[in-house]
Amino acid sequence: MNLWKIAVDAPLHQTFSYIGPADLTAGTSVKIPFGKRISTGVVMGDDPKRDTEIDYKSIIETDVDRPQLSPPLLEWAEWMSKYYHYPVGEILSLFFPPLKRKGRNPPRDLFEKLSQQVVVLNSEQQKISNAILQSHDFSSHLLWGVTGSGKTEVYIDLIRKLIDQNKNALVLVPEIALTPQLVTRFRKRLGEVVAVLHSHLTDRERTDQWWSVANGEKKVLIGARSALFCPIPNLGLIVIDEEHDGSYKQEETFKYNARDAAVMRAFYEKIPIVLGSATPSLETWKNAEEGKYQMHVLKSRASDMILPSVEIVDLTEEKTKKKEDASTLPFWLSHKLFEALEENYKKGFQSALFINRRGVAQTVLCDSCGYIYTCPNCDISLTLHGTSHLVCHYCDYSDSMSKQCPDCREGEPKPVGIGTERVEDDLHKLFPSARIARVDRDEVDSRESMESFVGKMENHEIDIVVGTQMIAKGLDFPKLTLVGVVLADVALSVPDFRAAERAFQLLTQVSGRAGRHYQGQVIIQTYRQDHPSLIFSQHHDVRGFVTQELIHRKELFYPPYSKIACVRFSSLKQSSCHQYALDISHALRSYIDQEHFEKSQILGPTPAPLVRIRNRYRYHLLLKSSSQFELHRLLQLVLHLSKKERQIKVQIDVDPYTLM
DNA sequence: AGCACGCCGACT
DNA sequence: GTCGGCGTGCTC
Repeated sequence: MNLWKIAVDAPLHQTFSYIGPADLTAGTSVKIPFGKRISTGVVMGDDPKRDTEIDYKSIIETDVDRPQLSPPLLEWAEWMSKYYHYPVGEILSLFFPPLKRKGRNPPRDLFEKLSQQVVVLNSEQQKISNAILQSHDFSSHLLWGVTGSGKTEVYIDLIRKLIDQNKNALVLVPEIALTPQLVTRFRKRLGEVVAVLHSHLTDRERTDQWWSVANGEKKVLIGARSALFCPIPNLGLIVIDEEHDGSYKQEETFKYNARDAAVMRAFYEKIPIVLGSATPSLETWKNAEEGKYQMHVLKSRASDMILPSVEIVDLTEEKTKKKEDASTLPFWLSHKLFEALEENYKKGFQSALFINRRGVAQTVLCDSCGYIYTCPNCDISLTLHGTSHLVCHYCDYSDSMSKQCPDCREGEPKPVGIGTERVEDDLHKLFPSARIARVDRDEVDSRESMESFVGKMENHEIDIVVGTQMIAKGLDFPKLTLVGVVLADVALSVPDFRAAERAFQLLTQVSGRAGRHYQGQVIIQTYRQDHPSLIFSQHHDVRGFVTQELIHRKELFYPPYSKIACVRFSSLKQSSCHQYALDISHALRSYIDQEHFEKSQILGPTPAPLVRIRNRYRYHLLLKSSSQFELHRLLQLVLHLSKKERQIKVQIDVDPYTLM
């Protein structure tokens, strides 16, 4: 009998040791008595030192419903636990399906049979595919290619070669991109070896899909971020499509970034990983520049692709024009966009209007010159609180709004607020006979309603669609020839250091939507027609944007030039929450002094942009550091100090994607 | 997280 | 008199 370290499925930052048979191995799941109940856990290894104080209990049995985890997966889980400061037992529980293994009847296939298709790669694609499979060890690759350049063809070619070597592959895509169309495309090319995991499956379906991969029956797993935890035997390749996408970051409970965690999984599994994007994230770009990732560029588009024309409409100018001709158009609609909509509708084509109205935070914008109040310390826009109080959500700098614009001294600063519903209503009045659809979280909540929308678009039962980012992705309809961005300023002015990056990615995605049959047109309305995110996206200039934005980030000591972590406090009582956050910040600051941590800084605490959510008050503390070591020591201290605090919830968010 | 223990308020 | 509120503490 030996003593074994067990990662118990409980939110505890430690392992517990149990007596068990000597022939156990690390990676086996076991049933164990834990307190007054029976829990499951994973054997992490043997425990060489016996503590006489502890009255060890014995392992009950091995859990036959869970397959053995390989050593690389265990090492990876431990890495995630340390890096994200999250209990390893809870992380390991994500590696297994929600239900017990089903009986002997084979899982019902989710798909209909398809005949296989073969596509020949062009030489550029072929070269990249070969280069990626050169190494038989860990290697990471950025596949940078514009829309229509055939990134998916490269993925599929890689996967086929792997299947020939009897290896399996994992493909992660953003949840919203995981459409039946995408899955069909993979299945048409790879056959009946594809399994799928996403959030709209039932527990039964999820368990079936999971097992079909875990037991080697299916060779390719396509999934949203949580599919990353599936223990795939003989894993030979990981693909992260649209690697820049923010939805890879889980914002609840275990706050991991699936893209980053995937790179580490590939590292421990000793396999190649491919990050694909038309607009790579700054983190990935920098890694490629520094040689940590190999960069592969797909330059050529398929020959029948026609790029749309991208026009930027200056709303400041438009406002003057409207006054002069006493226009009756709604305030958010320019002549240019109206005329384009009208013409497109008359010609029998489809149009889409895009409004980025993410978050509730409002920005104050001068109605004459477009001036926006910004924070002098943080270079982000100030957010309106109440009627005239303006606050920076990073450093708590505040200002008050005046009746008169401090810049042009003519206009009046006004809160920006335009939503999809208002636009839809106005469009009904302007085009009474047109068939108008609205696609946003309120209107389209399930996979089925999204599919029904897609169906209606394909059958041309919709003339104009109004939507949020949900429509920015995968709007691939041949008769959709006009895309209008109602107010780009909303995306540009989100009080977040990634606002410019996100806006650029979004606008480039919209502008890069090339048609195959008809010339498309993109019209972007804005008060900030000279904003770099707009100009660079108009010219499809990724390199230009990234280069200047990296300089900016460096100056402000933001990622990828610093490591950041956010400590989030929440409590039912506002004063105690604030006080506790202050106490922790003081403790951290004195620790920094005491240990001579010169590479780290503490910002805040500041009230969260939405201070109260579901009756809980929230405060944030931002940690910035150029040293991974220092940052993690500080986070350990936070965890240690808040260990027995139960009134106030303390959560650590390493590499936060948004600071809201 | 669970699940116990433990000490105070209104009820079969 | 008890049933149950959730504060506090522990889990090899």
